[in-house]
Amino acid sequence: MNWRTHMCGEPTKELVGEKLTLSGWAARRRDHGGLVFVDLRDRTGITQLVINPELAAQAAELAHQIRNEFVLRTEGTLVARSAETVNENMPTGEVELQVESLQIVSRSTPLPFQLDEENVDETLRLRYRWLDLRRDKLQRNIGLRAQMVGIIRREMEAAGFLDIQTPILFKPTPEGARDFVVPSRLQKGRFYALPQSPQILKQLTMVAGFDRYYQIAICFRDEDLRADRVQEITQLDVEMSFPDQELLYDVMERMYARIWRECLGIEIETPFPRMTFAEADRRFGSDKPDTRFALEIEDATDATRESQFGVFAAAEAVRFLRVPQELSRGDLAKLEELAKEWGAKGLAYLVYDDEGEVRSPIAKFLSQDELALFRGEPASTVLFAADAWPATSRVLGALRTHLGRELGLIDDEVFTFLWVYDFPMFERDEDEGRWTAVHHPFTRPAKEWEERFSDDPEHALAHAYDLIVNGNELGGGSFRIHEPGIQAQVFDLLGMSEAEQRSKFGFLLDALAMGAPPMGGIALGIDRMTMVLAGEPNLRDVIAFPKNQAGVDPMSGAPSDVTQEQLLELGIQLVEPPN
RNA sequence: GGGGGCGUAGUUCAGUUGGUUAGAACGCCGGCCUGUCACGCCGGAGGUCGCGGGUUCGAGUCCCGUCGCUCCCGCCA
Repeated sequence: MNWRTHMCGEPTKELVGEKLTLSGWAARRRDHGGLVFVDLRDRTGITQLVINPELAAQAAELAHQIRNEFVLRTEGTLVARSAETVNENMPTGEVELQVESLQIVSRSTPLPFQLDEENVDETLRLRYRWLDLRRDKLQRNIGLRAQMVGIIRREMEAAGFLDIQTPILFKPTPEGARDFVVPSRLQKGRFYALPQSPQILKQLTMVAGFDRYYQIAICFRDEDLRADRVQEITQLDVEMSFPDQELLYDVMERMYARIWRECLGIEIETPFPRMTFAEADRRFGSDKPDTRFALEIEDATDATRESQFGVFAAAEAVRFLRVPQELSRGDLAKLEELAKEWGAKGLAYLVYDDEGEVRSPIAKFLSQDELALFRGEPASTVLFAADAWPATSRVLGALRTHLGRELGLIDDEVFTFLWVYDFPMFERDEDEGRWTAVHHPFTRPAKEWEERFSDDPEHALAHAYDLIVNGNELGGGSFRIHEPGIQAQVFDLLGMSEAEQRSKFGFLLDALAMGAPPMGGIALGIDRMTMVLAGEPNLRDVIAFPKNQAGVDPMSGAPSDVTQEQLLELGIQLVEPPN
C-alpha cells in the first residue's frame, strides 16, 4: 500500500489493524534506549513510526544511523492511539505504525538549513532547491499549479481546442522585449531567438485551418527581473478562427470558475464584469485596477482652472483621492516620496481631523468653492495629483494600490475578475519619437477605427482585452489583422520600411495573402495565475526551479562558461573573455 | 542604467554612545532516558562579523570602495 495515495487527509481509522508497507521521507529520531521513534512527514497522515524493542539489535544500529532526514521503507501494523489508550498528549484519532521491519533506503547528511525555518536566505534555498521543494508551502504551490494546468487542458480540449506545439528555436522579434539569442552552428554567424510568444505561429495555425489552437507555451524575455517577473514564463496561449468574443470570454470564465472551485473550493461569479480602458483609467488610474476596494479617483480639473493655487491652475489635469484616514505628517512624507518615485513633482494634500478641521499647506490658496468640493469626512485625507493626465493616472493609481494594502482595505479572501477592453492601439515612444503598438503589431483596430486608425493613431482603439484579477494582469488578447493591406498599414505607422517588413515578417504577410480567416485569441500567464491562486507574492515560489534576480541559477550555476572549442564551432569570438 | 534595504556560528537572529574572551535559539557531536510527538536532562565542538582600504590607543559597530542577495524605478510589443 502506498502512503501517498492512502494515507493523506483524514486519519484512517478503518485501516487500523491492517498491515502496511510505507515508504517516504522521515525526519528526526528520538531514541530511548532500544526504542526508536520516527516522525514521518505530516502529509502522510501517519504521526509516527514506533520501532519495537524486539528489533533491538537493528534498533541500536538505527539509533545511530537515523539522523536528519532519510528515506525509509517499513512494514508494520497500523494502530490508532487515543488519549484514553496511551496518554493525554496524544490527540484522539492520530495514527501510528507499529513497525515490524524497517529498512533505511537512503540517508541524509546534515541539512544546510532546517526545513521548518521560515525565513531562510533565498539564495541558500535556491541552491538546495530539492530540499526547499520538500517544504509544505512549495509542495502545495507546485501541486496547485499542476492541478490548475490539468483543468486548463481538460477545459480547452472540451471546448474543441487542439494542442499544437510551436518551435522554441525561432526568429528574433523586432518589436517588444529583448530576445534571448541562440547561435547556430550549422549557419555560422546567424542566430535563432527564443520566442517571446508564439504569436505569429499561432496565427499561422489559423491560416492553416486548425480552427481552434491552444498550447501551454514557454515564452522568453531577456529583461530585468522582479518579484513578479522572470525570464521564462509559461502561458496558456489560445487562438481561434472566426472568433466570437462572447464565446472566448465564456470559455475562459468557465475555465477560471472551475479552477477556483476545484483548487480552492471558491465559487467565483460569472460572467466577469467588463470595463473599458478609459473607464479604468478614469476611476482607478490603472489599466489593471484592483476592484476589491472602492477608493476611486475624482477629477477636479474644471473646478481648478481658475485656482489661486498656481500648481492647480497650470496643470493639464487635477485629480484626487479621498483617503478614509487622517494621515500623519510622517505618512504623508512617505507617500510624497513614493509619488515622486512614480513621477510626481510633489504631493498636495488636505488633512481633516476628527472635528473635520482642515490642515494643509495649500488650504490658504484654495477658494471656498474648491474647499467645498474637496471637503472630506472627519478623519480623512485628500491627496492630489496635478500634472498631465497620464501622469496623474500613474501617480494616483499607484497611490491607490499602495493605500489599499497599507490601510487594510483589501479582503484577501475575495477574488475580483475583470475584463478591461477598448485599449488604445498605439502609444508614443517619446525617446524614439515614433508610435509603438500597445498590445502587439498584429492587433486589429476596433471596428469603428478600421478605416481611419492611421489618420488618428493617438486616439485609435484596438480590439484588445486584458483579464485582471485583484489588480494583477493575468494576460490579454486581441482580434488579429487578417488582411495583408491593414497589416502593412500598421507596420508603416510603426515606422517599418517595406524592406524591413519583408525581411522580418515576409512569411506572415505571404500567409495573410493566401486566404487568412478572421482570428483572435488570448494568452494568460500560468505563473501569475498560480501566484494569485496560492496567494503567493513571490513568483519564484510557484516555479519548481527558478533563477534569482540576476538570472543566475544558484543550484547549477547557470549561465556558465563554454569552452573555446564550442565558441570556435559556433564562429563566435568573445570581445572580452570572462574573468 | 538608477535608488532603497540586507550581509555576524550550519540556520534564524541579538550585539548599547566604538571598549576585555562576539551571544541566544535551533541544528550538529558525545552521554543518559522504554510512550515520545517542538521530547527531556548533562556535556561539547563550531565565527576571516561578505571582501578590501581608511579613521582610532582600540572597529562587528564610524567612513570610503567593492562583491553578493533582495525590493523598487527604468525596461518588460
